[in-house]
Amino acid sequence: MSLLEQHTLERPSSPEPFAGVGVRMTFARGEEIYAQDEEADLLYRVVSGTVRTTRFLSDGRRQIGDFYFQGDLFGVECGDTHRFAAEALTTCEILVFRPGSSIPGRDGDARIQAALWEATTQELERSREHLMLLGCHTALERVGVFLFALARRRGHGELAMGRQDMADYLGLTIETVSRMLSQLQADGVVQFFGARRYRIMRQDRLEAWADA
Amino acid sequence: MSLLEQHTLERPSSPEPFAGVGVRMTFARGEEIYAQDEEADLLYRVVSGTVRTTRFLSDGRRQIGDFYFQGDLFGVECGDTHRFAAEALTTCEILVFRPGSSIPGRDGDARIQAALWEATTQELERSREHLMLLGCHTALERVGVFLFALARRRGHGELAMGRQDMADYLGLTIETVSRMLSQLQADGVVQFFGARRYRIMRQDRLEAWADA
DNA sequence: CGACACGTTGATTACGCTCAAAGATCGTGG
DNA sequence: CCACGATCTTTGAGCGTAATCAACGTGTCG
Repeated sequence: MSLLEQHTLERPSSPEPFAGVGVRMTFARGEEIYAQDEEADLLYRVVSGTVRTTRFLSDGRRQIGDFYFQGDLFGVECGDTHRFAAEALTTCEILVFRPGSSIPGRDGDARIQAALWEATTQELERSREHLMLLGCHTALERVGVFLFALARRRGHGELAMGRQDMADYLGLTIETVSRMLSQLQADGVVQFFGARRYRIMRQDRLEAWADA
Repeated sequence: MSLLEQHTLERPSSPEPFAGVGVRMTFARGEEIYAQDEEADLLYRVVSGTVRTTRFLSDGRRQIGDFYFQGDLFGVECGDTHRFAAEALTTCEILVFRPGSSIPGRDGDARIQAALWEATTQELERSREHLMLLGCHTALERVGVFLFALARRRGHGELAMGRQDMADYLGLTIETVSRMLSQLQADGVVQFFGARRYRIMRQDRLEAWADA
């Protein structure tokens, strides 16, 4: 595996089900962790940093599948290739391991199986939430709910991604994202400090959009 | 469980990993199998008929999560409630069972665990494909790719769902779906026989839209 | 045959995209 | 330390795609 040779290798030291499992690797900002259509025989866990998964259409349109933060597992596929590529959004430490016999239904480490199951159903849930956003919501709602969900998931209001990544996640253009951010701020729903730090001011409204 | 009392109960007779598991129930067209926000402690398998999962926003907007056909497992959730409701699109026979100890990572029937894992990763994959459709495609492409994917999945060109269901799956209105269907036919991409039977005429074009 | 749900088509509107340019922000080197 | 350039973000003007509102077909079943 040539990837393994290009990167810093360290013995893993993370706690919990992943102690002693896999290899820790460091990826620079913008670097590819795995490519679209690459063989999917490994699993990945974010030790630090932020990861995005992306898929390109041949004409250049891009969709972001999801963002992954500290502790998240990613790289789970149905078939034998990755439908989305994974890239380091910031400098990342990633724990890479072979699922091998840990796929549910076979025998293997039960704690890893359980973690994998948990990660997969959570991802399915986020994917469905993402679907609601794209299928039923206006541009303003998409941006607002995105900020809200992210703040809730991370515990703070700091965007690890730029406008283009938000746009490609939300099925909008950067201009529209920017306009909606301005409008949300003008409406007093959020307050921004610079382009990437923000604070939710009217949680009630955003919750109503996300839907109770 | 009141549901069980309202329906025909039969001893299951399906083959494979589900032999001898759960209870078979019949649902009429339009009937609810489980409700949005209902407790999620059961799993479901389509024996015959077609099922859709739907979620409503409080203002009436609706998103269809997915359609399920013969042999498909559905009802898998991350938390303890169903985020989407499930409804019989046609008359359906559904095998209902308690996952109980069959959740991966615990011990239980390994064949059911494997089937559950398979179903969940497949659903995740379809969900990501659905996301691509909503995030990156025009109305014409959405409708075209939908027809193509459905024909490929089912092995024939018959729509189990009406225009409203297609629209709510694709994030469009029924009028737009109807117009796009007319245009696809005018362009010679598909041919319709009545409102629900069709034939793909230009697979190459649809594959290009779905993306190679 | 008539009634009702479902589907199609037309006219107009509006939301988000495109094209364009100006304004921030950040890293780099003089 | 500030100037410079590159990149990212915001804002504006005009356009196009899909939504809305409305009317007209079509198919299905009592």
